[in-house]
Order: sequence, then C-alpha cells, then structure tokens
Amino acid sequence: MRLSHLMSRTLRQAPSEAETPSHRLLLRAGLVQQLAAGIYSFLPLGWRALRKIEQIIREEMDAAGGQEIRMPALQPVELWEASGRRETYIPPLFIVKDRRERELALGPTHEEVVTELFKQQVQSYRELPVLAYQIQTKFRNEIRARGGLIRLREFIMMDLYSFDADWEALDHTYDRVFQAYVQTFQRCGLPAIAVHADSGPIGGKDSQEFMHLTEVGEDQVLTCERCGYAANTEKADHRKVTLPPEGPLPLEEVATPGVKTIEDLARFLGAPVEKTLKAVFYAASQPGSGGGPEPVFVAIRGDLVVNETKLRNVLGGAELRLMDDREVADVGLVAGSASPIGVKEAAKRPVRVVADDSVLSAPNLIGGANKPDVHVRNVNYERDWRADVVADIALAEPGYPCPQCGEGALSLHRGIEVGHVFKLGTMYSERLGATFLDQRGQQRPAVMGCYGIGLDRLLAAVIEANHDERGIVWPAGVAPYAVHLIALSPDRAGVRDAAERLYAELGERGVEALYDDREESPGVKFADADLLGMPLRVTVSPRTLEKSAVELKRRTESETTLVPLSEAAARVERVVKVVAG
RNA sequence: CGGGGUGUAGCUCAGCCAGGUUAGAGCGCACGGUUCGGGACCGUGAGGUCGGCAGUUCAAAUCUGCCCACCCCGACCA
Repeated sequence: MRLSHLMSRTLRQAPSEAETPSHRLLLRAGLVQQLAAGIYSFLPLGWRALRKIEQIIREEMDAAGGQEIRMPALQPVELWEASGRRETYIPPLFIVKDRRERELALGPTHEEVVTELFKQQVQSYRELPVLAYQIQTKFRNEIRARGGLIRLREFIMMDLYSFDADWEALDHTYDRVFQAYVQTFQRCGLPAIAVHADSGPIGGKDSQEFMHLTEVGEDQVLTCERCGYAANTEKADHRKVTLPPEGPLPLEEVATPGVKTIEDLARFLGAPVEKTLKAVFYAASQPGSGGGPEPVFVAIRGDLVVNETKLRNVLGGAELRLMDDREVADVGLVAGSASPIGVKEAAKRPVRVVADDSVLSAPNLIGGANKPDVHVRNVNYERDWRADVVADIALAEPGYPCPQCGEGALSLHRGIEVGHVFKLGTMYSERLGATFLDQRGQQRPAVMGCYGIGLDRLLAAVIEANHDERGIVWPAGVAPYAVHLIALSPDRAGVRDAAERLYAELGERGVEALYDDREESPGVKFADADLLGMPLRVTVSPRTLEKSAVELKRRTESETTLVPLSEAAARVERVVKVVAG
C-alpha cells in the first residue's frame, strides 16, 4: 500500500477525549475513527491488524477442533423469552421492530441461537463433542462505553460453543479450548494470565477470564506470587483468619451510646474488630419477577467486607443494593445496632438471613441488640441464632492470605479481560430442548461450554502491551504490514526508481509492505514509521544509494544495517521471516 | 441511572468571568519557492451554523433556561 493514497492520516496530537495509551495510539496512527460513543469505524491499517488477529484466532480454534459457522445478528425475542433471558439479560437488549411490529434483538451473544442449531443438527452422542464458533459483530446496550476499543456497544467477538455428552467430557473440551486461548494470546504478542472468574447464577462449574494486566484495565485481579493463584476480585477467596476457640459465655447486654459503626464499637469496648459481628442490610430484587425487593440481613465477622457478587450468587442472581437507614427502620430493625438474634421476630416483614462462614468458628462475638445504643456480648452462632444460608460471601482484599497456598499474600492488579472461558452446563440445553441420544437410547441435555474473545478489545490490549513513547511496536503476527518502506528525497538520485523497484519486488515475493512514497521531509517519514510501528523499516535514500544499498531497521531496535541494493528484497524477505518467528 | 467534566476550523487550544468592529493562534490542508537522515523554512490562500433551540439585550461565542453530544468515576461484560 502506498502511504500517499492511504485513507487515513496520522495525528501529531491525539484528540483530547483519548486518555489511555491504546486509545491515543489507535487515533494517532489512524487505525480507527469514532462514530458515536462505543461505535468505531476501522480504517485500512486498523482493519488489517484486526484481520490478522481474526486469522490467528481462526487457526487456533480450528486446530482445537472448532468448526466455523455464522449465526444471525438479528434474533427473534421469542428465543430469549424461551431461555428466560429476555428480562434478566444485562445490559438490556437492543430491540428493533420489523414492519409487522415483530420484535427482534440485536444479538449480544449467541447461546440461544447456537442451542437451536444444535437441536436440529445433532442427535447422537456419536457426533459429540461439537465445537462451533463464529467471528461476528455483537451489539450490547452498554451502560457506558469507555476507553476507546476497550468497551464498545458494537464489537467483534469470537464466540465458541461446545456440546458434550457429560461433565467429564466437557472438562476435556474446556482444557482444549483453554490451551487454544493460551496459544492465541501468545501469537498476538499479548501477555495474558488466566484468572478464576465469577460464573454467575447459572452455576457453571468453572469459569476463567484471560486478563492482560495493566494499569488501564477496568477489572481488578488478586494474585498470589507464591503459588500463582489468580482471581477476579468478584470471585477471589482468601484464607480466613480463624479465632482461637473459646467456651461460649452467657449473653450480656452493654450500653453503647452513640456507637454505630464496627470501628466505633471495637474502640468503645476495647475489642478487636474480628470479635465483632457486622450486620449489613440489602434490598434484593429478582430480575424479571415483578415483586418488590426483599430485605436481606447479612451477618459477617466485623473485620470482613461483603462481596456483593458472591452474595448475589447465593441469592440466585438477585439485584442488590444497600438499604438506607429509613428502609431498615421500615422493616423494623435498628441500623447501627442490628442483631441476627431474633431478627425474624423483630422484623415487620419476612427477612432472609445470610451469614458468612466466618461467623461459624468465631465465638463470643459482640453484636447488635436490635435496640438503639445497646449491643450484646458473647453472641454465638447456633446457640443464639441461625441463618437461612451460610456461605463464603467475604470480599478478598490485598494483603489477605492466599486461599490456595495459605502462605502468600494476595496483591491487587488491574487488567483488561480479553477472553472468557466458561463451563455452562445444561441450562440452555434444558430450557431450549437441546438433547441427544446416549448409548442407551436415552434423551439427555448436552453439557455446554462457551468461550469468547473480544477482537477489538484484544487489539487495544495488544497496543497497550506493545508501544513506546514514539508509537506502536506491532508484534509480527498482528502488524498490518511486515515492512514499512521509506523513500527519502524521492526526487533525487534515482531514489524513487530504486524504491519503486524494491516495492514491486517485495510484492512479488509476497512480503506485505507499506510504502511511504509521499513528498515529506525525513523527520516526518521516520516519525510516522515509528508511530505506525511496523516490525521492519526499510529506507532508500540518496545516502544509501551512494553505497548501492538500502537500510534496514527493526522497530524494536535502534541499530540499522545496510544491505546491498541487489540483495535487498531477498534480505528483507528473510528478516521478515525471522521476525515472524 | 447518579456524580464530575468538556463542546469555538480536520487536530490541539485561546477568546467567555467584566456582551460591542470582518472570531484568533499553532499544527494540518491547497498553491508557489527554498530545503532534504528524525515531526524544516518563507510567502499566498482555503477552511468556522462558536453543539442545538429559546430567552434577555440596541447588540450574544460571551449572560439565562432547556435540550443534545462526547469524556471520566461507580453497577455490567469480550
């Protein structure tokens, strides 16, 4: 491609709305142009890079046994009603109407559609496993688009769906796709780690996200350097400090005038925070069930914080929000001095009680009394109160002991989620009737997995991970072009002729080259070459031609080498192959 | 949706608080000339519904109100 006719321009200054490095470089290098919030056009260079990524993914998914298909972006909403997600899917679907007022959803994901496909196309266990994938535009009515290509409302996703006969077979398929993901990110030049992720209320067995760790990521990840444990903060566990066992002491009310918070309480009574019992009130609404919110009383040891994702899962996917003091009072309880003891009797409405498992082994805690300015000493689980649900609902925080090895301390990082692999199970196959006949002729629902990679976001992450102060430093596998050919002072000393010949010869050899044939000063051309970031720069100038040579320079290095003009194309081809690995 | 911020030329911004001739600068773009290995220089020129609508006023980029768009922070996700 000739730079003189390329349908994009480089920008010396990035538009002010761009803050993250990848966003700034995407705009400065002329890879994309924004049309609206979270909606972008791809310009030639950006599109080529995206297609390189697409091809890597395609090759890896094929190698893992995937079959490429193509499903519609327009989906009848009836299908979403059948799966039960019409109302529960967040963010809400983009809905359009056809001329007969029939509602169609712009597909944000394709579990429903692929399950329909399976239903008709696959009947026997002998055909399993089936791994079907597509690379296609998705539409999500995101609450907020952000970070350039990091969070889009229209984006390209590779989504693969697997169907197995049982959970054990799914485990194997999952591992296979997992490995394909590892390979994919490696080939894209993106450092990425797999972290444990929330699998949501669907209750799948495993779910992992692939994260590129970077300051500008929007996800938070806790890792243990000692054993390698890594988890999204919404999923992360930690080894809870247990308190020394004590015999239960009798309940004892104490006056605590003006004490509202756990910190106040611990200070007032001279007790450590972990000897207190914290009460938190949530209003839980089941999405899609028209009823009002249900009050939930959450009890957790005073030193711990509630992880709302875990709590939501325990409550079957309810939407949660903290109740304010007035709402707490309306239920008949006392904020700041609430007690799990007799809470159900004290409340005016039915209250669900959820306890973190930290309270089980914590004897003689100090809790509320359901009376203002009074607390109770020596609260013991089981003897004094019981919860409807006991589960781990604690938030893991940096510095806490690792749940896996127990020795390392968790540390916090930010990351961009570039991929997600997920053991779905049989929810969709059961609801939509995607069954197969097993060896004994029994109808059974397929055990599904789903796996996604956001291509646009991956492209942004690749730039995030591969740039310097001058511009992009494309990994060879993703670079729009392998070579950036520059003709300096093209009107002098046969430079244009030499450059044209080299450009043509590279084309004949199948070397992808971007050719800067513009009438620009050397400074501009070099600066643009650095900004655009192709792996190999080839310069033809009066100075090199004096020596009957051209100059080669890798984007990752500062040294240049001269190679004879006569061998230039062959040498460039060879270097390109070396760079590509 | 709540909180914060920004809208003036293709990009970066000044002008607005204290309303008053043809609304400015740098970069970019066009033409001519000089340069030519790290974003050169000189000259000429094109390019603007000052986000939109309404209001106040003799007069609005500037003051007031409403609306819109975009960015950032929180809940969702690839």
